[in-house]
Amino acid sequence: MQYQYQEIENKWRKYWAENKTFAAEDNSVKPKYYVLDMFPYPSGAGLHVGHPLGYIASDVYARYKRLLGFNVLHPMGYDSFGLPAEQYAIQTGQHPAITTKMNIEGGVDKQGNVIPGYRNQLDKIGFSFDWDREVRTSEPNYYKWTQWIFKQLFNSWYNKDADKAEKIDTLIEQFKTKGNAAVNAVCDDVAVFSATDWNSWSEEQQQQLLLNYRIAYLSDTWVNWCPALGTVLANDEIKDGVSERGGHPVEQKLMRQWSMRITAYAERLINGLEGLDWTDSIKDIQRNWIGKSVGASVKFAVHNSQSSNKSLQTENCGLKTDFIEVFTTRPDTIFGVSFMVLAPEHDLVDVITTAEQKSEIEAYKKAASLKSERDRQSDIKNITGAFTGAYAIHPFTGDKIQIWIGDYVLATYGTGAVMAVPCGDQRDWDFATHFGIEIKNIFKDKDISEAAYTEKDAIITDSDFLNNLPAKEAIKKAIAEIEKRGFGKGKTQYRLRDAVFSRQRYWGEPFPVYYKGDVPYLINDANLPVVLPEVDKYLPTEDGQPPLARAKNEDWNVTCPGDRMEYNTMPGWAGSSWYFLRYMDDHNDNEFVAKEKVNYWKNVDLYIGGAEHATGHLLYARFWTKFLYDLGYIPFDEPFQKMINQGMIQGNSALVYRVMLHVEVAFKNSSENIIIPTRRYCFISKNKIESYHKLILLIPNSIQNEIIDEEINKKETTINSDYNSINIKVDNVTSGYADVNFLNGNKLNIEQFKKWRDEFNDAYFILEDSGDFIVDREVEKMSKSKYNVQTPDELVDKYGADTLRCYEMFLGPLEQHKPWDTQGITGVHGFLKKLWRLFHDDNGFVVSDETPTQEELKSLHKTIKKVKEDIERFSFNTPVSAYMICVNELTAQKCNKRAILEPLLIILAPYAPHIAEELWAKLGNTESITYAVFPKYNEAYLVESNHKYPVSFNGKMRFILELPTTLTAAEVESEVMGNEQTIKQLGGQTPKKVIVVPNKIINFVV
RNA sequence: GCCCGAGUGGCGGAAUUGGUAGACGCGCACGACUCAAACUCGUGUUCUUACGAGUGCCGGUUCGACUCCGGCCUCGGGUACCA
Repeated sequence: MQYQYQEIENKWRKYWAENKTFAAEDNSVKPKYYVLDMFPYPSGAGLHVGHPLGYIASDVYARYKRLLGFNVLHPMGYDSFGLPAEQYAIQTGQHPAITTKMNIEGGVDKQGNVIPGYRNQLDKIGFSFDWDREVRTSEPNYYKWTQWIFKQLFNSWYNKDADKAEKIDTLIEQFKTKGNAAVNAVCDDVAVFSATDWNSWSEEQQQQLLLNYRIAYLSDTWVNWCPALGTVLANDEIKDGVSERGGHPVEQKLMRQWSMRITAYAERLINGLEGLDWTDSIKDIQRNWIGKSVGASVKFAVHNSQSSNKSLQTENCGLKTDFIEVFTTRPDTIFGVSFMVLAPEHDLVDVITTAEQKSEIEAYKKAASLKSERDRQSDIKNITGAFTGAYAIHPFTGDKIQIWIGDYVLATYGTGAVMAVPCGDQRDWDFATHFGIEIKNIFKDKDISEAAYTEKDAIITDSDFLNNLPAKEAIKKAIAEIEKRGFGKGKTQYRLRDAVFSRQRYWGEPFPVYYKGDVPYLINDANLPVVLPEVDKYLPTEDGQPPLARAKNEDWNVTCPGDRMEYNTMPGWAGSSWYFLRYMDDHNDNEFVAKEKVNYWKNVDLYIGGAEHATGHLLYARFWTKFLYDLGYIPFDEPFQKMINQGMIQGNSALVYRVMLHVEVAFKNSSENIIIPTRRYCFISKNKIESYHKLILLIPNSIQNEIIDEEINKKETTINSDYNSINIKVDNVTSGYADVNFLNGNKLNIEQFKKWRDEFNDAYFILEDSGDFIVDREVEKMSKSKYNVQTPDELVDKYGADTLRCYEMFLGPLEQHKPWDTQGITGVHGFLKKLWRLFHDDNGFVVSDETPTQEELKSLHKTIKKVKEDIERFSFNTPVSAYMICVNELTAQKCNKRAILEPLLIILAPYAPHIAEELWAKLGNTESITYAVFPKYNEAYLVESNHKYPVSFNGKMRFILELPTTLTAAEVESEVMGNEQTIKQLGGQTPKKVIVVPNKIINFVV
């Protein structure tokens, strides 16, 4: 009886859907387990075999946990706002909601392309998702709550004393009664004001001031503007100076934008990593991205400078003058400071530059401003700068030190100014050397004539009170002294910037915001969601406003209480920063998630997805989680406890070698020669390419004759004349792609290939001696343009979902990148057929109730043990071989006993659920195997009476000696010493030492 | 440059705490079944004629190293004047 996988799989898919087999229980006494896949964006291209890799692994784990008695939450949904749908909408005029829906549910698009639909593709693979909990970020009932969370962020500030976010009301209360002097907040630079000041201000002034404190705030910031996409981009959306999507250039632009004060959470985002079970690599990426530096901020007075600009002046050490504030991680080297460098954009540059240096500085500033961010980065070796003519006063020595500007100092980091210590910093050393500035050496016995000494292990010298201290102690002492004398303090600096939160695009969440003048106000909760209005075009307006500016006030579903609605939309990461919470309670109309549900489900136990979200989604989701925790809405402050990053499945492209033949056949009729030129492709099989490569101009006569015959035959029917001559010119050998779906192994199906393109129709093929056409292979990214895309659908049709699931797992460790190769899939399919045959003979189902043998029990129990241990350490590939070994052994033992096969089905069910359900039912079970009990392995069955000792000489195994496991080390030694193979190996020598590890190994040292 | 990760047969990979390197599968070869092919089943398959050698390279620790330590090479990922 044959294994009819299609029939079986359709049957159980239907059963699971009808019975809601995978519905998670909200009020369960069972322990919970939350398994989540990273939120997919439903693209029109659909799934290729790389996408489900992580889903299969998480599904295996979810099913395994159910067998252990856990109440498992395993949901799926769509991150359905995004650029591709919008770009498509711009091209076709079709509303992105329509195309998005089609991408999920399938259909035929405007151009007549069949869209398979994500959901249909996912369903075919037999995932145990609880589909009743599906969410889509672009649905108003979902983004209502994204808007609600935005409102909480707007209505909050970060209290550094409590080290958490608080409601803005607590801040306003303080302003009203005490002003801001005592407020310790993460905020923009705000001048000190009193309660009287505050109370005297207008509503508008108060609102503008509060924006400096809000966690979601509006400000004029330098943003990454991408003209091609018509929107700003966050730092994590830019790779190598161009946009991650599309690779368009990005420029800096000052714009009024929404931002998120994620910097308030910098320290907690670093510290929180420690408790997470993530790879070190992702943790490192996040740590580096946040970029914590510990040091001191120090103020250097500018000599003889009292600018008219009061805001630049500060009072310090009794001096009222202009100060340059710098941040340094090496305050221990302060006596090595021999000059200072400001970024060209620094506010003080114009103030302090002397008349005689003015023109040089102006020229330098201009040159620097013309350089793009990218040029500045790529031009590192070229040292540039200019002297301002001004001097700073060294706070300890009182020495006058030159103030320079240079574009190696970044305006956006720290204070935009550095104290230059050329002996201890390579860039400062390079700068000083280039411009001939003095280099002081403050390191004992270190040579700095060739380069700076950047290690932190030197002893400090020539540094007054820091002399003879090692760097670490000197840093502490220097900070203490700087603080004591009042010109600076210990400080921690982060590289992380606040995240720009608005996008000038249509297909995203509208902000629940309206404006009165320039002041933003929130739409009431009762009026949420603010629904995305219809617009005539998805493009910016003529005067450069975002597409939503095309909607008139009355086009919105809410009445605008002010002058206008917000025209920006939220970025892609808004909806994905909290979606894991919504799955717990996706139908709730009153709350984003009910307290009792989030208290039960808590955070995600296992999160599987790509590593490419390290600095985006994974950082933002952690930020929002911490924020919601601070406000008491959720009981945990990390969203994803354990994460596995699956590797990319690469395509295995098929390359065909080809030359173009220019064939000119001349025909002669009574009066003239008619030359019919044609072009024909000649494809050359892989192993023939070497011989033809050299003979490029000498296509063998036999082939020429064949072509001539073919051409004559063709032409004779159309031209009434005689063949005269033929001339064939041959181009160089090139390679092109063949669609991998035309292959059987590496053999090309020539008929399919010929039909693929009209111009291949009359192509000539040079075959292997065997008569096959063999393609060359190349591993590269899986993509449509390389014709190496393999969809799961085709494989499910050909081998079944169980085979695909097992095979994707069998390919190798989940985390590793690996090329896709369908050749191996037959082996896995064969294994399932073999399993089927354990239960069936030619006449049908045959399972016996006989008592199993020791050998059969051993095969089963070692498999139970291995599978359990492997799944628990997330080694998803190795259980598949364990199943294969078990089935191979049981086949050899001709075992068809229920007592063995029934538990085997349970442990196999996470990987091959359809066949497991079918055989489980055939054994007489009436309930789904999903909630069966994972069998316990019994150590007793695994005990051996004999051990096969490998006998090694100097660590090299030479023969195997089987001895009872009960022997002591001494008994083993005497046994092995008397063995004739030992005597032969020793050849008369006396071993120096014999090592016996009972039931492991024997090793002779000779 | 700096920070991570990885290098094992023709290929994907296995070896969980240092203890038989190459499990399992593919591919390949041979054989059986068949008029034949496909399917299926069986046998073999790291290299070497052998002695032996062998987990990127060099060295170390150990009775014993794919596994631990030091130095290097190659590939992949991150980051890039971050003071």
